[in-house]
Amino acid sequence: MADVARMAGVSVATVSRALAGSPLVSEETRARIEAAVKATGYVVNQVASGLRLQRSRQVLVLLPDIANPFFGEVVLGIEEEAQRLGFGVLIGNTARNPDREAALARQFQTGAVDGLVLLTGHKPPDIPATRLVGVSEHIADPAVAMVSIDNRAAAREAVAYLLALGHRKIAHIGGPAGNILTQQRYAGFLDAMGGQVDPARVQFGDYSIASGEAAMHTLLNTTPTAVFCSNDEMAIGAIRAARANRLSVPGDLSIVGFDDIPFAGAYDPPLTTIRQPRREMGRVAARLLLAAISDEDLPRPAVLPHTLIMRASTGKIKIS
Amino acid sequence: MADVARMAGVSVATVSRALAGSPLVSEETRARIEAAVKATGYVVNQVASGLRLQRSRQVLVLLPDIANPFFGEVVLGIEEEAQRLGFGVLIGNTARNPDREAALARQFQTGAVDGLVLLTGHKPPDIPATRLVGVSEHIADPAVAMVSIDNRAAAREAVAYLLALGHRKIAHIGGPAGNILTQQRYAGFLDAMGGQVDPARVQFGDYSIASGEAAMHTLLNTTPTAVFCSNDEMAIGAIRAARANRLSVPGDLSIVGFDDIPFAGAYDPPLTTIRQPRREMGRVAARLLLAAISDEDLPRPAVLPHTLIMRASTGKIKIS
DNA sequence: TTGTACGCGTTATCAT
DNA sequence: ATGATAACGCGTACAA
Repeated sequence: MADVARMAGVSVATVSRALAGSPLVSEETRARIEAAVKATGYVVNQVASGLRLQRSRQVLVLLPDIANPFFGEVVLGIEEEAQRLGFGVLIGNTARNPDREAALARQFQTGAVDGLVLLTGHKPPDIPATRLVGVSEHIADPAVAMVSIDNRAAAREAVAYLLALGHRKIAHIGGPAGNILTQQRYAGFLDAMGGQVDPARVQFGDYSIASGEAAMHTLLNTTPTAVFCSNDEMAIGAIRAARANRLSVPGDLSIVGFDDIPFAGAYDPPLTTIRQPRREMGRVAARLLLAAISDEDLPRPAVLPHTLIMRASTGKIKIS
Repeated sequence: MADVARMAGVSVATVSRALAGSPLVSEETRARIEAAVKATGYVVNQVASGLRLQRSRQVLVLLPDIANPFFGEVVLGIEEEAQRLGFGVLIGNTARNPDREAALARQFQTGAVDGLVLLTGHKPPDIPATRLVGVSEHIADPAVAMVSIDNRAAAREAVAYLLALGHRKIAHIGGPAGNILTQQRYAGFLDAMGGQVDPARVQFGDYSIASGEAAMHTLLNTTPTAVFCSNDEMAIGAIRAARANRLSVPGDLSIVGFDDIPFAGAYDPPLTTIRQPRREMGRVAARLLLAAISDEDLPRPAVLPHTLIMRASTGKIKIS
């Protein structure tokens, strides 16, 4: 900046003002400064600026698993809205590793970013809740603003659809037992079934294809005619297991997933599933967080609408 | 830091030294300082430290599309190695948008990160090549270190496999025409075919499932018995198009993909494809970049081995 | 409208 | 072994 100031024949203070768009700079001076900036290829040092201003105009999105196709669209929504409001978006992958989570949280504590979007379902310790917003998976601390769908109602709706198709022997594959999403979706399943569930018809996986496959192999002993899965990957695993046992989907077995990940519609058969408005969830999260960073108080319309997407992995029960 | 110094009864200089692990601090003083750190919950401000040291011990990974399942494992490899060497990893999604790319590149120019890993195939302007490493898709500037497989040889191998299965009417679905990966894989296809290719048997998509589907619908007019696709998504699209035309895969048509993304093995039929050693590519890239940042000169073992994964989307040609 | 000078939180140099 | 202080690059209060 000193170079630019020298070249334009002004002080660094004036350069700083010109670059910040202050009205306190004459048009002529501004033009000279801009020419000097172009000539030197100077760009403002955000680190120094951040140190001085105590804010970076950056937000950090914490992902538990960057390979999970659910998150991509959410991040796009966050970026859309952040860019509109003049903020940059960085992404950090915690890989569910506490050390990495701590290292990324430090980016906040240290002023490198102004706020955190949590897609991890987990609040890093020692961070003020006012600079946080959680998306999709609820954060234990109720002070953290949340953006999500009503997972319980969505699960209820998915299972009600299976009931409407005539299914009664409906099984469930949930995620890891401690997981809050697992609990909410399982609760919705129980709601729809009116509590009439054979415990043997409920299995829990870890949201992976392989775990869905394993769970389905076990469930097959209970001869279900339909299965509600807590995500699309496990639904795909369930279909693979059914096929391996010479059952056709949806002929012999109907399968419902959850999330409507990009591959859900392209699978064979295309998956019936619950769609979350992922992009909009990202947008709302960004709006909430940036408002909080600017110390505005905003209403919190945290619950967004889901949609049941009826595709070809479900069908009416066979008359037997 | 001033608080800690006061509480420990020392100067900030000593606190800084103690926290940096300098041997110039007595055990007793160090203990007092550590107690004060714990009591105050103090954490070092990386922004200020970065400003002073002119380095941040962070690298930034630039992704063209965060939703692309290819990148997840590469990022994990980068993180593994970076963490081992005491560096943090941030991720930026350019969404192929020049503005976003520029905003993220500024993170480098401004000292917020010490180096960039490019998965975009594109070098942001005004960045010294010595702090860059490209992965997978070649960067036009030859000064940028690269980590990739031999795409041409891999394509040649995939098509040779189809030839070995007896196929002769082999079509190709490539990516966007300008794309370097597209060109390399197409060249490998031509190599294997000995230049004997009906131009009507070559179509180009945009690496999406939908574009693969559209390309396949066109190719069907040329009655191919096998198709080599430039990525797995387009291969899945090709299978969908074949199915829509009552062709069985691999019965009537063999399909080969490229990349071995996580869903390739779970699709029905499981995809024959070329596997890139994605995690290892990430590790090597991190090693290269961090060596360059530390001004070490390292050999550049840029070309990593690929593997042809033979699954069920390919079969011997039917005797007709 | 512009310049001077201080402070943001560190770390390194120099002195003790 | 420790302390005082300058400097990293910027933004702003205050003076001019």
